[in-house]
Amino acid sequence: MTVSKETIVKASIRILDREGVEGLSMRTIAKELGIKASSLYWHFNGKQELYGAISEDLCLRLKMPAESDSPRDYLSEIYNAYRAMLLSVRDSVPVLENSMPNTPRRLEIIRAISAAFLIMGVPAEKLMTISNLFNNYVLSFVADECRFKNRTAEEIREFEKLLSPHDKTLLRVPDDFDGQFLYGLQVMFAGLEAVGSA
Amino acid sequence: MTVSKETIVKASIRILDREGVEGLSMRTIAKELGIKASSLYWHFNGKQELYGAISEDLCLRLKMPAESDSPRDYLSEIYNAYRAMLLSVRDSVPVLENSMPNTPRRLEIIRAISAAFLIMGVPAEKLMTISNLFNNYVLSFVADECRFKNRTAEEIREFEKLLSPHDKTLLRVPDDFDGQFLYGLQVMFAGLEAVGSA
DNA sequence: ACCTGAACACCGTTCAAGT
DNA sequence: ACCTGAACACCGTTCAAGT
Repeated sequence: MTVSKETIVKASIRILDREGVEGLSMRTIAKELGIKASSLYWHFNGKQELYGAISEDLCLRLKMPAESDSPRDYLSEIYNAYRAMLLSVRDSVPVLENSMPNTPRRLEIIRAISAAFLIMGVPAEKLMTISNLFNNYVLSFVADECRFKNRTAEEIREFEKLLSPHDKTLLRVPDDFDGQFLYGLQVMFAGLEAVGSA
Repeated sequence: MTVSKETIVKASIRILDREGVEGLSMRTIAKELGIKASSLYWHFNGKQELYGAISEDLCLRLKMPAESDSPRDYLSEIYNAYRAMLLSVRDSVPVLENSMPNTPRRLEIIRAISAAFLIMGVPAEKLMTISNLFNNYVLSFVADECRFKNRTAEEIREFEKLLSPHDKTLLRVPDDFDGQFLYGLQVMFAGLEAVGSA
């Protein structure tokens, strides 16, 4: 049996889940497939292109919500599905961040989001800024969420040593990530409405 | 003459400005200083710690604004100074992103920002989420800004080939980054006020 | 069409040894 | 106190050669 773009991407995602992005190298991917690293270059032009294919595969798992009367509800559902997808594969965030959204599914998602923001009244010249704002929010939130969840007890102690008692009440990390995520979205949507109607 | 943490950090920033983060390795830093890579480990425990020191140095350049009656104005000034600082050194964003904010200046900035958000009425349990939201906004905005500014003509053509005419009007990249940056801040502040007073 | 072998030019890090 | 030499265990990528 011979490998394909498909099997390479699936093998990459298995490694990602098992060892994280640090463990994802052309050599480990090849080993997972029983071939040599140099063979991968027949299928992909480089690591960047492979990252693009992995990202596309991840985005295909993102269940797009049914159309809705309310663009805000529609967008909320997309971003919740987006976060769920990111949380479902270890270190998906750095992979997404290091690839270009130039594949069909990713363009489809961008189009759907853009259309919804336009309906919400976001002016065309602000569209890019707003969709980047929301997109970066989701990516950064999940990145932070994973960082916090994976802190070792050692790291926590190390960090808390630097904080005054007053700091600690200030910098408390909330544990209801779902609620915090929704709150951030709410703030941004409310801001959009407030500024749009000004 | 012998090197010090100080001179190592300065040399690193020179390399960053000249070659970007891709060109910043323990070996290139050592070469810049006329020593060997292994010597750097006497001064820093590893690359992560060096990144922390570079980030601290960058944050020391950030001119903190004078106290203000309006926490919103105060925060706006901080975030504008933050962006200006990030733009002043090539690839500062990935360095900041890959280091922990556990140094004096960075903690000072976090405290000042937290205090201002509290005065604005952000509830304590949302503080972390909100300050992360704003912090990630600035980092991501500047990262995107630099990506756009450094696109080669080749890359632009390559990407535009994939877009329909309709897409192009949608995904137009605005060129007034200052205005777009302010707009995003405005949206988030407005959202904070709207949600806070709800 | 698909894969290998061998090489190139790099990485971060460790550690005994030097001065 | 500060630095070197040499090694270890890796990277991404290229390309002539194999089947």
